Amino acid sequence: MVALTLPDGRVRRYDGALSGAEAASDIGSGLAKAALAVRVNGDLRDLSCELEEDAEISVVTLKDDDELVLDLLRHDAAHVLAEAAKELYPGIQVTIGPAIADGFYYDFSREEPFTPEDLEAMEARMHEIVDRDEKVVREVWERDAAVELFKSMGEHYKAEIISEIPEGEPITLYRQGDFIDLCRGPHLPSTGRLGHAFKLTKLAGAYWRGDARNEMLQRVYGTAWRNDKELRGYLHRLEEAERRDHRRLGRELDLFHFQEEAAGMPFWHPRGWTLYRTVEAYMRRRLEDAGYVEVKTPQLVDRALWEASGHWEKFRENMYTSESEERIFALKPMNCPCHVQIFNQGVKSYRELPLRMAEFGSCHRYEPSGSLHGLMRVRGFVQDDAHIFCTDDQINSETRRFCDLLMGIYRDFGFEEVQARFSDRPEVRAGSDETWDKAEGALRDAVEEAGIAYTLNPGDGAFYGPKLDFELTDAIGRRWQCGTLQVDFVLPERLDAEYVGEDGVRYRPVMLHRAILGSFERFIGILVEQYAGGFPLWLAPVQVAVTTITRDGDEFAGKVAERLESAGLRVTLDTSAEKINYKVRLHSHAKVPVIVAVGKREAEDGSVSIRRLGSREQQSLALDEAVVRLSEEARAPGA
RNA sequence: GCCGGAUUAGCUCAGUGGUAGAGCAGCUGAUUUGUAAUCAGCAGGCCGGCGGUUCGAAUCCGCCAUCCGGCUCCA
Repeated sequence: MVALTLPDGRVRRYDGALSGAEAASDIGSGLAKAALAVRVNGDLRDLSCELEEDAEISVVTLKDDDELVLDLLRHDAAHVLAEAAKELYPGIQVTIGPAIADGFYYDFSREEPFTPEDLEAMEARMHEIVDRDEKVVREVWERDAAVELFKSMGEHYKAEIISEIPEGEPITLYRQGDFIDLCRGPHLPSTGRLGHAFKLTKLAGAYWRGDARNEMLQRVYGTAWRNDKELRGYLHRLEEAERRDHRRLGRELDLFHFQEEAAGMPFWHPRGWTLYRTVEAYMRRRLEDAGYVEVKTPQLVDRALWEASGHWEKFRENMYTSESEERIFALKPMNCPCHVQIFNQGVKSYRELPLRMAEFGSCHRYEPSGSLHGLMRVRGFVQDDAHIFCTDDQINSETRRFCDLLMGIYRDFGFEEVQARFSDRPEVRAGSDETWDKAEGALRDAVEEAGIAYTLNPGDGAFYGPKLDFELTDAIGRRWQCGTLQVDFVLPERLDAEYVGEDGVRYRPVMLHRAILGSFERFIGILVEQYAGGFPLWLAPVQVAVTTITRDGDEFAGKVAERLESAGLRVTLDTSAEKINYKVRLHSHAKVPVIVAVGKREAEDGSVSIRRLGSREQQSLALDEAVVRLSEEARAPGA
């Protein structure tokens, strides 16, 4: 007797074992047709699996609004891709091909590189394989036989994978048509069930097992969905991301550029620099309000300090150096050692702690050429850096204050969703377990008190202390790690920082390294993408475009612009001989948030016509009123 | 750094061995216009750099640089 409990609670009883497919068709013929797999006591299994014992089952169909269904489809898509590649390219070796976010990939080993034409050919062959509707059959093999099979096919990577499957686990192979692959499963019952809502998207190199010392394999990426509508939706999201790309908008909005003489270092144009300075002024205000003191330290520092701090040993290959007067200097990659130098001037008292020392620190790091990416990954950047010198007992309250400050700042920039990652002690570390216990407890309590959701990253802390990383979610759901707070027990020791305690004895302070934006460059890149270039008024490089409709408005328009400027607004005046339609279009493309139009009517009664970016509405206001309203609206948060 | 692709006017892109093109932007002139493109004319290029093949190279080959997509890295 086998009793199967369905999701609605009904129980169906059978005389003996039956397959998932049989169970589905017993429930209903429609369901049998739609069935892709079964869930048995929560585990996803093939339709062909034998149900021998009582279980809770549910039949999985495309209707299940569940990531697992997508994973199933994508995993099958990867297999179909591998089958297509094997058919098209004799001698090719298949390695691994998992489902990933939004799609799948498969890594191949082959002498000759794939071309974009190969991509098309493989995709076309995949559609054929789906149309062939090959049955997908699960087989359990004996280990040695499986290794022999793959070796005989020249599939050495597969043989290697099998030899690493732990003893006792079954070796399962899936066969579809002439293609057989090692796979844990589960899979769809036949290739036809995959449908045609998939697309191969890109080619890339990828190291075997992600290790740069291994062979570079050829990775083919694809995307797969339940139906065409979902596929189109995904492709649309890609276009949306492309539309927001800060590199493209940076050029179109004349914010910055890069050129090969200074790879990885932005040239900020007037508009981009205005945006930068607006962000900087805002941050400076928030830090002042939060009790920080601001400092500025040298760019070029003798290697002796980097040796003392440990950077010369650990970070050397990322540092730019320069030589003069027979001494070697390094462009600072971080600000911390310099901040300790300021701390070390004079004798510090416990009364001065916590000392929050901030710097908009200009840093340079050599980054491999292949990892540069617009403003997101650069070689020269400015951190919104600060170091909090404090006692062990102050770690919790300082972390709590930091979390509040960070949340407030993200909110002001339009980011509501924030997640933290808490990384605790790694295997190799400095400091006693007691110290770590205390610091980890202080961080965890603080982030919880601040009401920030967090995940645990066990063992991922730095050797010098535990840390919190903060990720924000942007307007199209992407996550960016920006903020960080790292406890450091080591650097104060190395650089001999100390303070005099209440009892007159000298103690080591703890240092908290912390940043909120991360780097101005990267954060501004994220802001550009967040707003797709259409910034809120307080951030917009040009806030108001004053445009004339006819020459009758020229004089008054000049006065309007002047009034707005003296009220602190960033204004551009356009008295060109174009039609108002053209001017509206021009300034709309430049994403100026407010367009003020002035014609004969306005000049006569001292009013302005206001149009907001993205709206067709017009609002007529007296000039005085407009100046008051716009300057109020343009005020930066906290100003 | 590694794999693949790309690099032609300010921008977007045509141009596969025989005198470098278009649209937009720019400039000049005309037009004075009521909320997303007025018309005409002009100008604009070491076809990323260096070497090679060829009578002849934007075009074919090699090296380099940069950019793009990944991988690796990001204490």
